[in-house]
Amino acid sequence: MRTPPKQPSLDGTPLDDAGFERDLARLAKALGHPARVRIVRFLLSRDTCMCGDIVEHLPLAQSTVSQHLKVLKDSGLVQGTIAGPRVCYCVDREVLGRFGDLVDRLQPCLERAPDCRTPLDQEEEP
Amino acid sequence: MRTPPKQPSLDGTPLDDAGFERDLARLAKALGHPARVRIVRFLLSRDTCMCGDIVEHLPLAQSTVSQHLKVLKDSGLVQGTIAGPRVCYCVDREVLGRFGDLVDRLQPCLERAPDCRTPLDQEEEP
DNA sequence: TGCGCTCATCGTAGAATTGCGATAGGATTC
DNA sequence: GAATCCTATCGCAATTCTACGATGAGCGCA
Repeated sequence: MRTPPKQPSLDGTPLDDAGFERDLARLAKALGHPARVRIVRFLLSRDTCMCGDIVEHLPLAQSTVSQHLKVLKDSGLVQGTIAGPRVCYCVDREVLGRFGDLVDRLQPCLERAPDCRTPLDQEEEP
Repeated sequence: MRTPPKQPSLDGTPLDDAGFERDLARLAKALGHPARVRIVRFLLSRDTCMCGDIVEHLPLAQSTVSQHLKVLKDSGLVQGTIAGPRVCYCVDREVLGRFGDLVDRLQPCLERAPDCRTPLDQEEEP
């Protein structure tokens, strides 16, 4: 239960419903491919995280891995810093944690908590 | 019916890891569209969950909503039961909980716990 | 300077996704 | 049976995704 009442969205603005859905969908989409989940797990399991290591670890071409890394970078889940001739990739643990929070904010509905009555209802019952 | 993709790639890893990555990616992909996040939230916020309500709630055509529901059904996140002339949709809370667990199993790495040393390392350090 | 290494990007092809209208199927009601 | 309502599916077009090889850009080193 690490869900505070108010949680800023990825860009810092308050989390309205549209923002919630957009952010959750964006991060979920970034993780919506087994290769990208594998990359994230691989990065989390190591401290050294050079692109070459990932390419060796996956049965994919270097260009394909680079493209998956670009998707992860665009989503904010992964950051890449230039280190000489190489690029050191790391998971942005804050963004990953925020993703967990977004999923958790879906979860309270598992208990049918009254919290689940979002403003969506207003649009249905004006 | 379409043939199941059954990705041949990402082999050479223990079945646990491959299953983890496949399941997490599949569920994340299902939630990787704002409309589907919206549908899931809407279903969780109401006890009555007929398809028509969802169509009215979303700015999308009925056929498009039905297609999104099919994606959610295929992922297991949503179940649909025929109720007379209508179909009552509900979120499978167990599957949603499992999704949260899968994300949480990614999270311990936030603390750099030794748990994060998965068998991935063995392939890199023989 | 020139070479080699590392990674990003381009171009391309095939597959998948997204959205819609039109239509078919199934159940209820008259 | 006929009419009606609700939902799934089909067909289509536009877009995006995925994967690859080839090429280019940037850095370090001889």
